[in-house]
Amino acid sequence: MLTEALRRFNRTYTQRIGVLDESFLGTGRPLAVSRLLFEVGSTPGTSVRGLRERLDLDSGHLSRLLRRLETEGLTTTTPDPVDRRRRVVELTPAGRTAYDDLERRSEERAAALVAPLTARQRERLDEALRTADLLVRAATVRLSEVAPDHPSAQEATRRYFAELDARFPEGFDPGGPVAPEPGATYVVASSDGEPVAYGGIRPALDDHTAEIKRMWVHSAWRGAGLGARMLRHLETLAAAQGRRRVVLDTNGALHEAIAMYERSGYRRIERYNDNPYAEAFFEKRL
Amino acid sequence: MLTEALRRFNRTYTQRIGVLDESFLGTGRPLAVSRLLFEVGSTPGTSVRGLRERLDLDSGHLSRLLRRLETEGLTTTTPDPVDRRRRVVELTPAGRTAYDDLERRSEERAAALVAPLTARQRERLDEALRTADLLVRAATVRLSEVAPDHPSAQEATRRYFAELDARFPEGFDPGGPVAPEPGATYVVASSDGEPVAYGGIRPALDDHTAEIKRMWVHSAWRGAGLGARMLRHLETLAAAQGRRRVVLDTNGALHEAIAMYERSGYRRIERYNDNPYAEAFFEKRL
DNA sequence: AGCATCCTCTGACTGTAGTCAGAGAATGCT
DNA sequence: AGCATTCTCTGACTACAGTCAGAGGATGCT
Repeated sequence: MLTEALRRFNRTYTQRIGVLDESFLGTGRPLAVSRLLFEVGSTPGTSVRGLRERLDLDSGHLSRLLRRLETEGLTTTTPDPVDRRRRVVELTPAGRTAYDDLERRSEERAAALVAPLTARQRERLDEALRTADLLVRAATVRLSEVAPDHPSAQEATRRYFAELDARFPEGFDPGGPVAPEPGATYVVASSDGEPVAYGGIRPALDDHTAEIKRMWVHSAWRGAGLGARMLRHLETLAAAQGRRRVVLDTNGALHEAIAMYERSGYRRIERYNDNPYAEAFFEKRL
Repeated sequence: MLTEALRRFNRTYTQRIGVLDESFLGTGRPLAVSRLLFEVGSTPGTSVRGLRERLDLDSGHLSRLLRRLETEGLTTTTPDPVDRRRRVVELTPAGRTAYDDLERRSEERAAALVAPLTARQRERLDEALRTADLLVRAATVRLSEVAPDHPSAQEATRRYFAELDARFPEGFDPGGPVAPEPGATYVVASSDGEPVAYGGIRPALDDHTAEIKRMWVHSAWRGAGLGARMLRHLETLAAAQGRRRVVLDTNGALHEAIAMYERSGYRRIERYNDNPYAEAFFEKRL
């Protein structure tokens, strides 16, 4: 039973590995302050707001923690020239030293933990942790509808076009700014604020058909089932809009995508548009 | 790099799974109190001392947490009839209900976390977590020298003899209480207070030789490299005592043990004692 | 029987984490 | 230009976690 394995591991974790956080102790700083220092050090040029979101802290609490780092001479906080309400946090040289110290402690702690294992065991552990990491991250991805001009959507679209350009033998040119599509709905899957998958539907052909557009999965996240999940999500949305059929087009170079459509119950159909990049056409009845 | 995978997972964990602990929140009780309730519920008849060790709490702190559970009517604390300095903590019926509630919350949380995964992905995650769990537990096993009459040593010896009796075609009879062995050193590997591997060395044959005795690994822990690790540890101890050679005898039925000795650089030698159960004899130069 | 030790508990603290309300500056919108 | 909104910060708290010293009963050892 998976939940049992998860809960058992949770226990092992808090007793054994969780102690990794303890590497942040013994620095004379409270845990929260160390965590903040670590976060500032690993995301240079971050704003107070960004920190608040990533660490999920109360604004007053965070402000005080920042003041503490500042009086220790580890960080500087200056107004963001772009939007002077925001303030940007940076490490001072002393802060960099303190950050490196945290890095070192964390690394040493991790190394000490696995030191008793043989080379073979380390490989197995490495493999197991990477798998668990990917799957847990994939499970906790959040799907949300976004406007096409939302920063995440823009970023995802940019990456999608770049991928097409790299993979099509003839390259890909979106041909100028993307025209607004009335009635279209776009969905972005994000993890830690980063877009990791994207896709949308728009009305097409007739009143009971929707077309799936711009299906994209971040290259580091392939094999985690995100594509299929996004597809299911879009189908549900289309059904909720009263569509009884979805169609899509794609390029022959995108083998995994085509395989995924087939696994997900899509059937090949005849060309239904004049998209010069499209070579394969699919439909699915909902 | 394993430490990288470990540290990355650590991050994912604290942000995602770590939230399992949050299932203990929303009960109107502080986290520490819930954790204590959970511990009391999962180890019936435990003493205050046992709780203190397992949860690694200050005695004053723990005492106050226990008082809190008691005034809530969830536990009773009564003197241990065997040793009236100790006190034994038990759940009341109301406490059992509260414990079941924690169990349910924890289970629901775990189920919700993995809900977005497909069956195939769940299997992979299950497998990965079990592997990681075994290896992390194996890595954090603690080796310590013990007197042969130490409870852990007794328990390990009992299990060792039981195993021999089960595996030898002719059975095994230790022949009365074990005689004290002058100069012998025994080591127990324990995890969560349970013995998981055992072994010892004693002077033998001549001044520069030690004999390895009673090598045992808990059946649930085989394949985690504990035997080889115990062996290395014993060899180091022998070398520190000025021995230049270790010898050991074993029975032909113990295939994995024999394979391990060979992998660890042991060579077969002639019979060097009259142990009726021994069929194979090994030595290793240190 | 006497003394060291063990076990649990209370008292008296300190520091950390986190919440909530609201002030004041900067910005966006119409 | 005016007004709502955003962002960060301070003040004022509350609860929680954890430490240390020491009291007092129970036990083990010789």
